Amino acid sequence: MTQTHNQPCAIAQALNIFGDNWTWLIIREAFYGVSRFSEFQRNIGIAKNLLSNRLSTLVEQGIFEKKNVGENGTRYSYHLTPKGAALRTPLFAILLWGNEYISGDGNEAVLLTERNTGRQLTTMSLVSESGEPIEPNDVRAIAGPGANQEILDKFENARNLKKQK
Amino acid sequence: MTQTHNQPCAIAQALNIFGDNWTWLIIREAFYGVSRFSEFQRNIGIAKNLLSNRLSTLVEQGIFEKKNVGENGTRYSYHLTPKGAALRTPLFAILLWGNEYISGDGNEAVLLTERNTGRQLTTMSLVSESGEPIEPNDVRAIAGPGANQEILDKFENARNLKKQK
DNA sequence: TTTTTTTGGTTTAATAATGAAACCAATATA
DNA sequence: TATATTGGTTTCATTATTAAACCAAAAAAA
Repeated sequence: MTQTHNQPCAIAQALNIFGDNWTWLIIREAFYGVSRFSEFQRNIGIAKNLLSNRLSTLVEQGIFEKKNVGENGTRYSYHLTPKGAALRTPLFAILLWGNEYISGDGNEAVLLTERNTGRQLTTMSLVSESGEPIEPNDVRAIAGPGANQEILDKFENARNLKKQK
Repeated sequence: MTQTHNQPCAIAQALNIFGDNWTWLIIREAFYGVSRFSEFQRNIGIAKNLLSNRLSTLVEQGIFEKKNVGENGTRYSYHLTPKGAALRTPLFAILLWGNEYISGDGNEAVLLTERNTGRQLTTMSLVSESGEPIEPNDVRAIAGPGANQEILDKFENARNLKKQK
């Protein structure tokens, strides 16, 4: 990666990990059950040195766990940690968006379904503590405890803009 | 972008648009109400030539709409289209993941809250047609109508692996 | 047991992308 | 009328990516 973001915003931080052309595909393959270097490489067509780099940083970041398999040799497996498995949500969100706005209805390469009923799942939503879906319009982003001055200003500013309207 | 993915999977397709260090930050700023070139540039610290490139492709992709503002001059605004606004879901999913696994509880720079109650929102979920949240374990990815042989094989293979267990 | 193949990389060299700075024309603002 | 701002483009040095060659250890095949 060519420049690292040092904003405290979690999006910027996440981009330091995922802000490239390959990492999400590696994660995707992991969800499909891929765990070996050569399998990742074949399935996504990434150059070996890049895959090597990416996997190292993903291991560093605690997203993959690297294990020795096969006695005490040079064979390894890469598995998602809980932190990595939690990427299921953003990954699915991207998939659903792409299905709707890029592939289009009837052209989706991969669908999400409910296991029991087999029904297709097409929407994702924030849910309240009591388990109710929240409409996008009912969601507000606010500065959190880790905000810096820039973020505080930004939300202050956003509030003022709304007031004026 | 250095290589475009030509897999039919929506994740790969989406990476052709978002698979870089900056694009999600541009989208983020748009959600915060930013619409002008110079504002994007200041807020995220991106080089002007890169911002120019990125905005062009986002306009091409139908994610931003570019409008003339200020009589008939060289002043423009960039606003999210419905396709762009729908990126709210993946963006929030990434934010929540980052808040939980990078920032950590009590260090979040930006929080999502329910507008009426002010309560913090920390989880996102697939919802069924009837509006009920679906547990991750109850979700299954399957090949869709737009799948190619590679994807068909992959899911066939995943099914066989499960059978063996 | 020997040979061949697979695995999981590293190294190298060419090409492409990025980043920072300089530049610029049209328009707003003072 | 003079100055500043906007929304870029151009240039050039630095960094990242790609493809290919190479390699040692281990596994599989002969």
